[in-house]
Amino acid sequence: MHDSPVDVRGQLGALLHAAGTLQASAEARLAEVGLSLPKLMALRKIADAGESIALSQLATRLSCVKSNITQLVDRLEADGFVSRGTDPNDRRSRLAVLTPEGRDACQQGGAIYDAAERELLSHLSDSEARQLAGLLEKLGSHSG
Amino acid sequence: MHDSPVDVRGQLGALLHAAGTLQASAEARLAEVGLSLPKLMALRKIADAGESIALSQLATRLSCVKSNITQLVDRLEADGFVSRGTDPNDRRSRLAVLTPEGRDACQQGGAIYDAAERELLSHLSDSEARQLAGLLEKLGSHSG
DNA sequence: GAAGATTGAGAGCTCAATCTTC
DNA sequence: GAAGATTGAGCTCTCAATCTTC
Repeated sequence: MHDSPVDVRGQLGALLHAAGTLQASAEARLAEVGLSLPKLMALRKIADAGESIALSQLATRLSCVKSNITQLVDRLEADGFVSRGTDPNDRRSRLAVLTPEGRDACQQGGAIYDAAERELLSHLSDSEARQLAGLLEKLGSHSG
Repeated sequence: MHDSPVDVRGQLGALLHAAGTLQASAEARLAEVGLSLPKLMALRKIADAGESIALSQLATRLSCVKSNITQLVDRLEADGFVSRGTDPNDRRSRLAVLTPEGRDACQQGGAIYDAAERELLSHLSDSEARQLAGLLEKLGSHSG
C-alpha cells in the first residue's frame, strides 16, 4: 500500500516518503469504491475529454507509456468502467469510452479524492499551502 | 521510469508529481551503476546494520512487507550484490549479507544519490529547505 | 500457536519487439 | 517508413496461503 519504501534521511527521502504516505492514504479510501489512483486518474481524463478518448491521447495526458495504458484499460474494461471503441476516421486508433458504471465510479472516486485533498490542505494555513506549492514548483522546474 | 502518472491539478497531485519526477531522475542516474532506488535503499540498510541483517529486520526498516524483501533480495542476489546467510541462533531466519560487489555498488550508488539530493537542495535557499522540511513533516504527521 | 521466509496471484509501471494501418 | 496498439519480459509492490522452525 506504500509504493516507495525509501529511507527518510534527507529532503529527497522526506519528499518521497510524504508522497508515498499520502498516496497510500488516498488509495486506501479509493479502494472502497473499487478504484485505485491510476484508475481514477484515467477515468477523470476520459471524462474530461468528453467520455471518450484515444488510448494514445490518454497515454500522453497521463504522462506514461502507451503499453501501460493498454493494460490499465484492460483492467478498467474488466471492471466494467470502460469499453473499447473504434475511431471511424483512423482504424489504427482505439478509443477508451466511459460506461455508465465508469461515470459513477469517476464521480464517487473523484469526491473521495477531492475530500482527501481538502483534508490534506486543512492541516496547512493558506499561506503555508501557497508556500508548499511554490516550493514544489521550484523543485519540479529544475528536474527535466 | 515515472511511477505515478497522476494528475497535477491540486496540492496532492502536485506533491505526487514532484516526487515522481525526482524519483525518476534519481533512478535514471542510479541505473548507470546497475542500481535502482529500492535496491540502493536495501544495500544502505544492510551496510548500516554492519554488512548483514535478517530479512525480517530489513522489511521493518524499509517499511514494507516481508514478501517484498524476499524478492528484492532475490534480485540483489542475482546481481551479485548480496548473498543469503543463515543465523546460527535461529534456523528460521535468513540473513542478507553484503558482498564486496555490493559494498562497491552501495558506495557508488550512495554517492550518486547524495549528489542528486544536494542538487535538489541547491535550488532552494537554506530557509526554503527548512520550510519545505517543516511543511512535509506537518503533512506526514497527519496521515497515519 | 507464532514468527520467519517463501510462493502464487495480481496491480502498476518500463522497455523492446511486433502487428496493423496510415 | 511512421503512428497506434499490443505482447512479452522484467521490476517493485501488495495480499493470502504455505512451510519450516521456534
